[in-house]
Amino acid sequence: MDLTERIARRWKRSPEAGLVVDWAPLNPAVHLTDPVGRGPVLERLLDAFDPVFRQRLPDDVAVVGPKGSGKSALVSALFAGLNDQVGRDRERIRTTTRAGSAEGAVRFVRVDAHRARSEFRFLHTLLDAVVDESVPERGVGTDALRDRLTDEFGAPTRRAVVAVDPVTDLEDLAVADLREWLAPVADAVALVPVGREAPGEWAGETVRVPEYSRHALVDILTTRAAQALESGAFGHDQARRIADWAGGDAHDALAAAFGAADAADRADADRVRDADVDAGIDAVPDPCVNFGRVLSLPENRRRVLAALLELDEPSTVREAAAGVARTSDLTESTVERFLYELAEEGILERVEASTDGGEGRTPSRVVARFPARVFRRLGEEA
DNA sequence: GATCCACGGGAATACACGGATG
DNA sequence: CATCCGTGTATTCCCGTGGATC
Repeated sequence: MDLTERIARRWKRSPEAGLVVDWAPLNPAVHLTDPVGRGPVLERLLDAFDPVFRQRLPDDVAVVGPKGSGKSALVSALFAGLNDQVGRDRERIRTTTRAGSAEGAVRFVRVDAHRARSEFRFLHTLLDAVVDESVPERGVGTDALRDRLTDEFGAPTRRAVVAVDPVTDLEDLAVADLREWLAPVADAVALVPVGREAPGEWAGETVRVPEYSRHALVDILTTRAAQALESGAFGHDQARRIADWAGGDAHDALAAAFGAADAADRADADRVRDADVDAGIDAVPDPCVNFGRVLSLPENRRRVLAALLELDEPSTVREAAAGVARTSDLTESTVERFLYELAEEGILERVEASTDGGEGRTPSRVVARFPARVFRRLGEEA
């Protein structure tokens, strides 16, 4: 957010607009363009990517760090910045050479692994990021995409650094798959897997992103809260309280702060009170899945989750499915399957339902493993 | 006509429990 | 007593169909 925007925002704000000016800065899935206090790691990454500044492709490098340490934020910001610089460079070349080819320029692409689980999807996102024209989503086979990709990275020296975020060993999207998918263009692409730990047999370099210090976390919270809320609405003590609770996890801390603001706003308070902080913290499950993962779910799954949150404590999966199906155009059996799938992905968790002596296998019920207040509020705002 | 994918249905498998069996 | 079996559910897995797009 630049200065003009900030001023405009204040200017058009009505006197009784309420506590919250803009939810986005407190959204744990939103990354600021300029990460706070990450100088050393950024330098390490820039070192790794250094060949780019000499028109060469860097080596593969894994970016690893604990949950909520800002890996994604870092990579997003860095890639945006690099593309900006290198892109400007490319423009300059384009205008000075008649051919107008992107000779030598290296592109930085970040692929959201959640949205790119199949080879087709992966190649599609990659291609889409690299070429100007739109890439067909249907009616064209994976083979065709592969050929197209090979062409793009063929004759002229087009090259790219591709970050895939997140890559976990446990996930079905393994580095082996990525390598296979990238095989046709292996010479023109550097792979940057982002995850908690380096992939199984990772031979390349690894850059570790350390957990945020308590101090840094307080900084982040106050900075973001200042952008999101009326001035003075969020106290320093409250930021400290949330930071202590979150233990270095920026994602969970922001989710809690968001929840606190939500609670205060719903109560028509003119500032966040301690009770709101409690409510905010309470609404973040432990463990809590990355909110970005929830956002990147297909629309219909998100609708199911939204409907699920509105239900009154359904005591079994089946009951929950029935309840959701009533407010949806999906069949009960489909909803039920979705619920199981979401539980399998860790977005919901199945817990044993109270056994009331029924026959057969004992049922389970599902509980949210994502920050419900954030999800609900953003659903309302949308 | 070809392609990818979401739906939806349903088959296959896993599990819990009580009762029968060796 | 340990094991197996039958029954009723829960859960997982698979695949045909059809929509949307090229």
